Amino acid sequence: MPTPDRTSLIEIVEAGRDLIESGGASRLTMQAVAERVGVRPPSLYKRVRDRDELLALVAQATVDDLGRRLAASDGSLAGLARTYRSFARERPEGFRLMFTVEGAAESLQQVSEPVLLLGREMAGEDVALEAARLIVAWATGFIDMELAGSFRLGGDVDRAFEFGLERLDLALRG
Amino acid sequence: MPTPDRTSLIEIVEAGRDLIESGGASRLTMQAVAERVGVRPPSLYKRVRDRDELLALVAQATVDDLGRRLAASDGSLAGLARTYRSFARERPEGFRLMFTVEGAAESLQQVSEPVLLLGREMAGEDVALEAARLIVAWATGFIDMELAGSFRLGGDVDRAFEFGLERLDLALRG
DNA sequence: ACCTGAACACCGTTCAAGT
DNA sequence: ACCTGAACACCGTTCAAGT
Repeated sequence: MPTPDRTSLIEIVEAGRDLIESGGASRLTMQAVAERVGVRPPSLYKRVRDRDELLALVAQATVDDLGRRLAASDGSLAGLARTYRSFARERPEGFRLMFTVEGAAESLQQVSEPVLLLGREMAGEDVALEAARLIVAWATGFIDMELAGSFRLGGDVDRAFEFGLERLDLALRG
Repeated sequence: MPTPDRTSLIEIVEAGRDLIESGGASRLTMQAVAERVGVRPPSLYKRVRDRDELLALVAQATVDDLGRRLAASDGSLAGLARTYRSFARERPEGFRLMFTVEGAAESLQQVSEPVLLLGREMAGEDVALEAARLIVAWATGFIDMELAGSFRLGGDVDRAFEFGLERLDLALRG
């Protein structure tokens, strides 16, 4: 005698995404997720193996979102970097999770294509990959530090971002 | 009737540092720390307010270590960056904690001085801060991604690091 | 086939009682 | 003044029993 489904994997992942943005990954408890989707905690284990897998799914969904955004940008250095930064500001906790969760690294690959294209265009075939890594490392580090509140010496953080864009443009076309 | 101290804050923080390196911050439980220092969990609360404070102290100790290392380097772009990277490889979990833990951001300030000096030397007074932020953002992002296993497109990661150093040198002296 | 209550192990934290 | 056992709240997870 089957029971009608009272929730779905999509709904569970969406609840997880909301929860982490409300105060970090520690807010994502199986109990809180269950309550949000209207089910008891044990029922979640019909859809996800455990909490770690749910965190990975949340990270994956965030990567997918980011990939769509980047693909829709104009593909320029400034365009990609600003898109990346504004995405991180929208979902700061999701952004962090992408680099934290075990197993999210693979899926980040799908995001790297537009940056790799840009690296080739700017610095040439030979060092396309190295150029892409310079760009991504800078942008990721900048945003991570910005979100963590690590820029403490005053100054204009937006100006520092634009400065980075200008100089990287110089450095890669050199 | 006083009881002789059976542990100390220093010993507790050191135990915490060991524990996180053995498998991430989740390994740092009050029970595991207590066991390591030879005391029962409730006793820890005589020295630290709660687990979060202990995590902050562990991050702080890591920042102090890093500050000493950077101060002992030659102060060049390559010297600072390589010191930073090798420190992160020695204590990957401590490195991550520096940017994760609430309240570790303030203490990172003490580390920024040598980079700020370098930024001024390379790019001039006017943009010293912006230059320092470009350097730190790149190095931090690169190392973070390296530790997280985010470089998945093959290629030589060491080569990408050296490429970044060369091009940043170009970009900042430009 | 999904859902639930009950149960278990584990963790952070408090507190009264010991020395 | 520090230490402890006992206790509580909370969490992840399992499982037998329900529909």
